[in-house]
Amino acid sequence: MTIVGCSGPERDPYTAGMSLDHDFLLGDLTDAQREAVTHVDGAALVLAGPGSGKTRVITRRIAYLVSLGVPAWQILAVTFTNKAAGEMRDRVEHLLPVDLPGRRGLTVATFHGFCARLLRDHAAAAGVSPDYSIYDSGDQRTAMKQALERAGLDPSNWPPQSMLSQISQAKNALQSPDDFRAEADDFHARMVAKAYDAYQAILERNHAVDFDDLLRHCATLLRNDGQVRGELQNRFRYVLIDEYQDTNHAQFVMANAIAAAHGNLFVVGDPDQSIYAWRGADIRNILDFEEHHPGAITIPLGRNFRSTGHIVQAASSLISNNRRRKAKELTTELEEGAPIRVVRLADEHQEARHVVDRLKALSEDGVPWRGMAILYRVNALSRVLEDQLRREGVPYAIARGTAFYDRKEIKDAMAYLRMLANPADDVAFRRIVNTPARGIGGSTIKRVEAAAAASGRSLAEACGDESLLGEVATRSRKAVLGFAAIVAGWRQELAAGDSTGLGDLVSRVLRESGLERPEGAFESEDERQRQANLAELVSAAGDFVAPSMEETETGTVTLAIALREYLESVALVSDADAIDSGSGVVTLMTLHAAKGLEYHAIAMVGVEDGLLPHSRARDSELELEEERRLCFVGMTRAERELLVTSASIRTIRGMRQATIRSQFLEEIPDEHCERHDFGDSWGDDAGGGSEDGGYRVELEDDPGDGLADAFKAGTMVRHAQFGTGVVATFTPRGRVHSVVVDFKVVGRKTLVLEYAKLQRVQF
DNA sequence: CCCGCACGCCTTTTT
DNA sequence: GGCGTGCGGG
Ligand SMILES: Nc1ncnc2c1ncn2[C@@H]1O[C@H](COP(=O)(O)OP(=O)(O)OP(=O)(O)O)[C@@H](O)[C@H]1O
Repeated sequence: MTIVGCSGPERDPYTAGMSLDHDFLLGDLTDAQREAVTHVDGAALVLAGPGSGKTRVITRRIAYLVSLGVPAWQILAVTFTNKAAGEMRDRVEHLLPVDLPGRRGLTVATFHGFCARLLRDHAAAAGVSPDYSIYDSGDQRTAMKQALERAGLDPSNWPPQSMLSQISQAKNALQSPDDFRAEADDFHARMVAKAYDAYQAILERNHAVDFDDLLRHCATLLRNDGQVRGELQNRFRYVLIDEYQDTNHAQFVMANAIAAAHGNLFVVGDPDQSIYAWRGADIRNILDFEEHHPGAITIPLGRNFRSTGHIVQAASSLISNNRRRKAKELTTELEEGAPIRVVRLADEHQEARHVVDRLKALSEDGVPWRGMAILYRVNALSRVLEDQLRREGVPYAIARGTAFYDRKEIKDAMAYLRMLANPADDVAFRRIVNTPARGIGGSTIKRVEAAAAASGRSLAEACGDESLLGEVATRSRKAVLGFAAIVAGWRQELAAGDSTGLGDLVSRVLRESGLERPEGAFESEDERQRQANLAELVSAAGDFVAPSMEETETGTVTLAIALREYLESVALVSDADAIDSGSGVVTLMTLHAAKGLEYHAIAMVGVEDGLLPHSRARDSELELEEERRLCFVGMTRAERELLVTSASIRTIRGMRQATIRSQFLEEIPDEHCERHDFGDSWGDDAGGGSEDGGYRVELEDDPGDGLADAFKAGTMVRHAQFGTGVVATFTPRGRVHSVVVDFKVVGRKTLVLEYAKLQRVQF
C-alpha cells in the first residue's frame, strides 16, 4: 500500500501517441501496470502478489483519469486505513499539475470513514439520528450487558463478547434483528436473536451505531433507496478499491451499488493476503469478481519491486502450501539479496536481545531506524521488545492508533464530548455524570433513569427537568440540577460557536467538569500525567481540521459539525494510522497492522506453534491457511533484510512453557535461509555478538544496577509528552526509581522511571 | 458513596 | 501476567 517511490518517473519525449502528461504518469510503469492504469471504462480486477505495485497502480490511475478530464470529485477511492488514504491523496496531488482544472474534491477514504459521512448526510433516509454516536468495543460491551439484562439472559451463560461477535457476523451479512430472528431455528440462535433485538433497541435509543452498523446501514440504504443510490452513482463515476481481498459482504454490496449504473469498478488485491476472514471478510468477493462483473478485464502483475530474491522465493514457497489457492508466479526485479535469517533463541528475553542487536548492527551499517519494523502475531509480545529497545536506547514506537484515547481520563473526557454532541447517548452520560464524583451515586441514577424511561426522555434531559426528580432525595436533586445547569451552558456554546472554537470548548468542558484540576502542590506523578494528557487532548482538538471545513468558502463550519467530525475521526482511527514515517523510529506492530506497508528490514518474532499459527486458529484447515497468509504478509513486508525468530521457552499468561516449532519455518526452503539455533544457549553469544552475555540475568536479579547505569546523570532521554531532556539525578525509591530530568522545553520534572517510559537518546 | 483488594478469566488478530 | 468484576471496609 506504499505509494509510488520518491524517484521521479522518467520522461521519454519520443513515445508516440502520448501527451507529456501521460508520459509523466505512465513512463516508469511496466506494460501490465500501464494497461491497468490506462483502463478507463468498465470493471477491472488487478490480481497480483505483494510488492507488485497494486497501490501504485490505483494512485496513478486516479491521476490518469483526472488528466483525461474526469473531475476528481467524481472519483471515489477506498483504502484500508486512514493513513493510506492520506498518503494516496497526497500522492495524487503531487502527480497532477497545480493548475489542472478539476483536480480538487477527490474522495479517498476507508469504508468506515466513507459510511460515517454518508450516514450523517442521509441520516433520515437511513433511519438514524444525524447526531449519532459511534460506539467502540467498550461501549458495545456496556450496551450488550444492558441488553442481556433486558432480555433476561444471564451473562455467565451468554458471554457478552460471544454474543457481540455473533451479532457482528450477522451485521456483516446485512441481517437485521428481524432477519436474524426469522432464520434462527435452534435454541441457541433464538437466544442470540433475542440479545440482538435488545442490543439494537439500546443502540437506537441512544442514537448510536457500532462499527458494523456503519457499514450495514449504508449498504442497506444503498440497496433499498433508489434516490440515494442514484445520487451516489451520479456523483461517483469511478470507484477504485485497494485490498479488495479483505472486503466483507456489506462492503461488496456498497461497491456494487455505486458502480451498478456505470460499471466503473476497479479493484486490486491479492487473495494470498486475505487475513480478515475472521471478521467477515469474504475472499469470494475477489475470486468471483469476473462472475459478478461479466466483461470485466483481469490484469495480473507478476513482478515484485519491493523485495530481494530470497525473500520473494521463500515467501512464495511458504504460501504454495495453501491448498485452496490459485498458483501465482512472482518474480523479483531486484537481485538475490541476503538470505532470510531464521534464528531460534532460548527464551523471549534472548529473542528480544537478538533482534535489537541485529537492528543496531543494521543501524551502524547506515539503515535508518524508520526503515525497520518488528512484527508479531499478538500484542502481548511487544512488551519484552519494548523493554529491550528502551534499555538499548533504540528509538521506537508502537503502532496503536487508539493508545492515547485508551487512557481512562481521556475516555472520560471523550464521553463528556460525546454526550454533548449526542444528548440521547445515555451510555456516555452515565459514564460521566458522577466522574469526577459530584454526589450523584448509583441509587440516584437509578431513580433518574426510571423517571427518564417513564417519560420517554434521555437521562440528560431528565436531569434538567425538576418535575421528573420527585423521587430523588433533596440533596442529590440539587447535585443533579447543578450538573444539568453546567451541561446546559456547554450546549449553548456548542450551538452558537464555529469550528475555530473547538479547542476552547474542550478546554471549558474539562475545566468546568472538574476533570482538569487546578495546579496542586502535592499531586502524584500519576495525577500529573493525567493532567498532561488532558492538556494534550485540548491541543489535539484545537489543531483538528474538520474535513468539511475544506469544502466551505470560509474554511469554517459550525462548532457542532466540527465536534461531530472530531469524535468521528477519533472513533475510526486504526492502528496503522499511528505510524509516523517521518519520525525516525523503529515501528512495532501486529502482522495485521503491517498489511500494505514495507520496510528495509523486518523482524518477525514469536514464530512458534501456538503463536503463528495461533493456537486458536489451528483446528480448521481454513484457519490454518489464513495463519499462513499472515506469515506470508509479514515476510513480504521486507525489502532487503528479513529476520524470523522463535524462542524455545516462552512465558505466556504467566506460564513458562517449552514451545513447539512452527510448521511455517519448515516450509521455508533451506536454500533461502541461514538458520541458527541458540535455543539452548543461555546468556552466551546467542545475543548475536554482544559481549556482556550475563547482562539480562544480572538485570533480573538486581534491576537497579542496569538502570542506574542506563539512566545515570547526564543521560539524554526522551519522554512522550515532555520531549527531550537530560537526567539530573537518579534515586532508587523502594521498588521503583525516581529520576529528575531537565527537559528542554518544559523544564525540570521528577518522574518515576518505571512509569514514565523514558527512552535514551543518543547524540 | 468511595476506594481497595482478591479472585477468576482470559485476547489472536480490528474497523 | 494483566485486567475487570464483585465484595467488604472506611
Ligand atoms: N514499475 C515500478 N518501478 C519501480 N518501482 C515500482 C514499480 N511499481 C511498484 N514499485 C514499487 O514497489 C513497491 C511496492 O508497490 P506497492 O506498494 O504499490 O505494491 P502492492 O502490490 O500494493 O503491495 P502489497 O500487496 O504488498 O501491499 C513500492 O515501493 C513501489 O514504489
